[in-house]
Amino acid sequence: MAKEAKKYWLMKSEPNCYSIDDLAAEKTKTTHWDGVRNYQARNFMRDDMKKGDEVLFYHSNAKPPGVAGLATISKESYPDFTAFDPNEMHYDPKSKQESPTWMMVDVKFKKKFKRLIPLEELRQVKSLDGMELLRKGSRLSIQPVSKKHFETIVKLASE
DNA sequence: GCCAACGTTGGC
DNA sequence: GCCAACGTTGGC
Repeated sequence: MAKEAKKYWLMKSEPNCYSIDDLAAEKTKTTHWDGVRNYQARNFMRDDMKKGDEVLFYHSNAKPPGVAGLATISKESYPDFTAFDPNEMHYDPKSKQESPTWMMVDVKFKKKFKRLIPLEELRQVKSLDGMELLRKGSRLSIQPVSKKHFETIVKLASE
């Protein structure tokens, strides 16, 4: 069996809820990405995310919004247990222990960019044309990123 | 299966 | 705080 090529992702988080600094401050530098309640985003986590895949950590609903740094997938999908707990904000009674509706992955901190790359700046970059994040009305909280787009953004961050 | 009403996301 | 663009829900 040939080893699958590494894939690239963008994951959104609201920094006033959970920022890249919060991730870096975790004892294990790792968190479980709970609370995703969108089927498309879940399918990406469940079907396509593999350990070792690289992640752009994006700050949404921030001033300014933008890519804050890098992370990696450290554990492949497993049931999002926060969906089972009525006290949890993202509790979903439809999700059953024996057939969980919602899944999550573990994400590990890799690096924080020296500067946040604002969404507005990304919009100016010609070679990022077609990126899901830049599509008008794009709301998907987990989205695949092409290798080319991923590398372009990493390069921007190192300048 | 259609679609209106409603809720959420997230940039501005 | 506004609102456009979605996704979900539920009546029919």
